Amino acid sequence: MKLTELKAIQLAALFSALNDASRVRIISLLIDCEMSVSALAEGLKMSESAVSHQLRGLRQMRLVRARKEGRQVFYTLDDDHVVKLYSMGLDHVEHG
Amino acid sequence: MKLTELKAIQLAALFSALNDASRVRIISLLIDCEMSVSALAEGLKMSESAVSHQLRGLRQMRLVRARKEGRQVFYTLDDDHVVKLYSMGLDHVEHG
DNA sequence: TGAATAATTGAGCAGGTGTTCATATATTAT
DNA sequence: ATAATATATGAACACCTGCTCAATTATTCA
Repeated sequence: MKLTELKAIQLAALFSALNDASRVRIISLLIDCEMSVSALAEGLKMSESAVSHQLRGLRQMRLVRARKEGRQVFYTLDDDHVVKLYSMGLDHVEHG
Repeated sequence: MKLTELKAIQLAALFSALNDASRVRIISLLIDCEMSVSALAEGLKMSESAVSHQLRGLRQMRLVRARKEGRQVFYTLDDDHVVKLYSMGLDHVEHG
């Protein structure tokens, strides 16, 4: 299966969305429900700044969508395709 | 879906296997057929050293298997699960 | 044996990534 | 207005990655 360099880069970028444990955990929490930055930070035991930085990246990749309500910002998954990748990957890790 | 830190790390590691354009292209070639290091290097227009370094990583992740024949080493995919991830990702990149 | 070929390996380096820390912005409450 | 809260942002830093280059190993051929 020959692959153009462009598609290889796009494919690599897609998988890069899930190649960090912090991002994987963020995605895993957002699968269940919408969450604010501070709720994510608490659930993941990460600083709000670190979470915010990661969310920024996920936002730029269009994997996550932000909804502002008062001074909180709630995040949800924007791309269900990534959830499928996540599930397939988890399945592989769990029953190998 | 709560995720332990260990599983998050394992999941991230799995996706890290495909988060680089060179590796994606290596996988894409190996989907079709077994290939030697030099054939891969030529097909990808990469140095044999660079290809070999990447293959080492893929080997350590058990995604690729080596078979020695004379002074050549032929590589094949060892893990069909990764092919599924690859295909699903490619599908996403190609049609929406 | 020595030369040539195929692949591997280690060092070194440039570029990228994820965190912390400090600061800035936006919104709400007093 | 000021203070407090929620998030975002930029700089700095440590760590990781993927490449090149040089050297090494293993195999074949003359």
